[in-house]
Parts: sequence; C-alpha cells; structure tokens
Amino acid sequence: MPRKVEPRLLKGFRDYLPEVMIPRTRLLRAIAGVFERFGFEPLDTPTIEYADILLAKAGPEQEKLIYRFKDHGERDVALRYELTISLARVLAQYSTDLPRPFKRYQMGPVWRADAPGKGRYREFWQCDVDIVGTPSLLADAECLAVDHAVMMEAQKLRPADEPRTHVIRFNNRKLFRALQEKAGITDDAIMADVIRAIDKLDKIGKEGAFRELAAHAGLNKTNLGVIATFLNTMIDVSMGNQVRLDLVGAYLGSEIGKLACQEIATVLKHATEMGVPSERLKFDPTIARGLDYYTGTVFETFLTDAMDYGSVMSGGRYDGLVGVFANQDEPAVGISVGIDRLITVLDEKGILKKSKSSAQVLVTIFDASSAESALKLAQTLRAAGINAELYLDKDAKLKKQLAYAQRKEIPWVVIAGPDETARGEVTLRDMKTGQQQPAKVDGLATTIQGRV
RNA sequence: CGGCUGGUAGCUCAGCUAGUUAGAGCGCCUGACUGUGACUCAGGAGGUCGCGGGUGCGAAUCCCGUCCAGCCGCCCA
Repeated sequence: MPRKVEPRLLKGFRDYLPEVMIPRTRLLRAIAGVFERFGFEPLDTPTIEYADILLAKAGPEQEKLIYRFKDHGERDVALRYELTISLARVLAQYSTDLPRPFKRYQMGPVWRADAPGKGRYREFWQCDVDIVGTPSLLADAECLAVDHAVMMEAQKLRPADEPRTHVIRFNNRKLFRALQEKAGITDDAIMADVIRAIDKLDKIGKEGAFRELAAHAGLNKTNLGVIATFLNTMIDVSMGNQVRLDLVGAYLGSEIGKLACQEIATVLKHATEMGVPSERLKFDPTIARGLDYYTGTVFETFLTDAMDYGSVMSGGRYDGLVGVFANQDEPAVGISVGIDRLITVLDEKGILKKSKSSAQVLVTIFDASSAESALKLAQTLRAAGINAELYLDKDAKLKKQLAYAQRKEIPWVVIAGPDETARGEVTLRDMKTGQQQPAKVDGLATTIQGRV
C-alpha cells in the first residue's frame, strides 16, 4: 500500500465549500444582473496566455508576481494576473467585429505569486466592467451609476431601519497634473511618488503623508509648500462638492486645472441625472489610485459603516490600453469590484444571505414501499421549478432524514407515510418552527411555492 | 525577503519544571424513541502529539533543523 497522500492546499489558494460558495455565487449573479441591466455583455478569455501578451504592459515589479512557465511544447506561457490586458488583446484581435463603445463585463480568477496575507490570496476573483472606445464623460458617469447600482444590490438585505450606506469618492487625475505644474515638479517619476503618498492619506493620515513627502529627496521647499497648501485646504470633506470644486479650481488656476474641474463637474452632473443620489457622490481630491495608467476620472467606493475595510469597488479612466496590441489607441473607463473584500464586509455587517443548501425542500422516503411515490413527488416539484432534494436511502429512519435536512438547513421537508398517502396528502414540515401541516399532493408545488 | 508567535481528536484548546494505557468541551455516529431534527440521558468511533534528527533508562514535554500557519515590517493594489 502506498502511503496516503496528505490532503493540503497551496499557500494562498482556497477551497470554496458550499456554505461559502452559495452566497458567493448568488452575489456574483446579482452583480452580473446589474451589469446586464446597463447593457454590458459578458466576455471570457483563457486563464493561460502567451507570456508576452500578459506581460505587455507590466512593469518589472508586476512581472515578479506573474506565474510563468513553459508548457509541454516549450511555449512561454503565464497565468493571467488581471483581466484588462486580455480585454485589450480581444479588442485588437477582433477590432472590426466589435461595436464601439464596447461594453463588457468579465468575472473570473486571476493569479498573483504575491505574499498572501489577511484577505490576500494568490488566486482570487476579479469582476471588471469596462467601456472602451468613447471619450464621452457619459461613460464615466455611467460607471458611477453602475457602481451605485451594484452597492444597492449588494446591500439589499440591510434591515429597513438601517439605510443602505455607501459613498463613492471620486476625483480626476488631471488634477494632479495641474498640481504638478503648480508645484513645479518636472520629473514625472517624482510626481508619481507624490501621488502615491497622497493616495495613502487615508491609511497613514495627513502627518504620515507629509512625513513621507518631506523625506523625499527629489522635493524642494517650494514643491512641498504647494502640496501642503493643496492638501490642507482640500482635505476638509465637510464642504459640499461644488464648494470644494470651486476652491480647487481657484487654487490651481491653470488650463489643465480648469479642465479637471470641468470634467469633475460634468461627471457629477450626469451621474446625478442617471439617478445616483448626490449624497452618495463625494468629490475627494485625495483619491488618486495607486497605478499611474489612469488619466481622468478615478473613484473608490466604501461602505460608510466599514470605512476601515477600504474600498470595495474602484475604477477610472485610462488610455494606452489597446495601443499595446493595435496601431490605434482607444479611450476606456472601467470598474473593478473587489468581490472578496465585499463579501467579507457584507458578512461582517450581517447582511450577506447565507445558505448551506440549494434545496428548498427535502422529500423524505418513509419506507421502501413508499419510495416510488416519493421519487415521483420530487420530480413533480422540480418540474414546477422548486429545488427539491430526494433523500437517497429507502431504509433510513425518518429521524435521520430530518437530521440531514437540519444539517443542510433545508427549510422544508415533505413526509408521506401510509396515513397521508391514504388521504392523498403529504405532511409539510417547517424546519424552522417544527410546525407541520397536511397538504394535498395535487397542487403541492404551488403550496410550497407560496411558502418559500 | 526580515522579525515575532504558534502547530496535540473534525473544530477550539488543556497537558509542556520529561515518568506507566494523551485529556476536556463542542461536533460526529449509535441507542433510549418500531412516524419526526434542535433539548436530555447512555454508549461509541476518532490522535504517526506538523515532520526529521539529537540528548535521556524514558520525550507531546528539553535541544537543533525543517515545513506549515498566523501577526508585524518591507514590497505591492
């Protein structure tokens, strides 16, 4: 006998047991439903692609995080580490076959050979929506509208006395170009460091951000002064959007600064017209988003009663995507839902609908002689669209079957012994309360449908 | 990659100044209950004490190594 293989998991990888898979799938389906309501089409692409494709826009830092290997044909391949690079490939490859703007959503696993930590895995899911091929700010606004709709859907189960609570903080990267101009920073790499420090403001606080900036070798007193003034005056979130926008516009002054403010105002206006309540939208000049491929609108979404969990959904406008694979570049704007974090937060807040079973009803088998009618009963229920599980043992005691239903948290149980059968009835047991009542076999499906 | 803490039953852990057959609670299975889960009672199954080596008459317990997990730092969204 060979030694038993030790069952175990690779570091950073997870099993999704039914208990976590059921709420997860439901949430994913609900989110996909929102995307489709806005006219986004599903897209899927391979999880493994040629390494040069997946590496096309990756920096050296990201390259290290990519699972890369040779396949049996000595081809240099890699596991995708995000979804947008494949979107870019698809757009270049089927360019003329796809309408513009091209609106797609994609949900699936990606892999990063990163050091796993709290809430960080080497295999995790991304849910992306992107609009490619239009520079219209309506697209930016629609992203905010989709964002809001997803948050409403995700928080559906909040109790009535607890209003759904989230806020979308948004900004425009052009603002930082204006800030760079005003501060007289000529080196883009240094400005990138500045943006990263500002982006961390939430995490490390104003003092921490200042300390980081002051310690930066490439920044002089004048640079720092402008940045400090900017942060000090703009950081007050209690002001209304318009007030802060006016302040920022007046301070930055320049052409690019004006353009940034104009864009922000336009996106804000359209998003409101699309039905996003204005109190959900907060113009926040400190939102920057880490990576520097963003060129315009950027935003991050938080649950206001779980701010410390960080953003559960974020996105922005970016260019230079399709250009990697095609001659002509295309403007794009998109959102990414942090599905794992979102689930964690919803669970924490007790508003994640949990379940251990797909079945709504367990059909028990009273004894061997009544098995056949139980089989038929289950069939009838299924034909009516009810998830009906049949207990798969003719000789199991009722006690055992009920214990099974309890363990799987199946809400209803159908019992049909000789007594019921003689009357053309079944007993319908509510597993939550233990109450049971007779129900006619004819029309049982409708009876159950009325309950579940 | 660096630092810290920890790995004992399915789960949470006790035992760790070395001393005969390794414990508890919860969970699981069976029965009391030949038509009914959750409560109660009785019984039962389940453990290479992470792995390897060392020191002892003797190691879950001490020493070394190693792997794994968690937290912090670094890096990264």
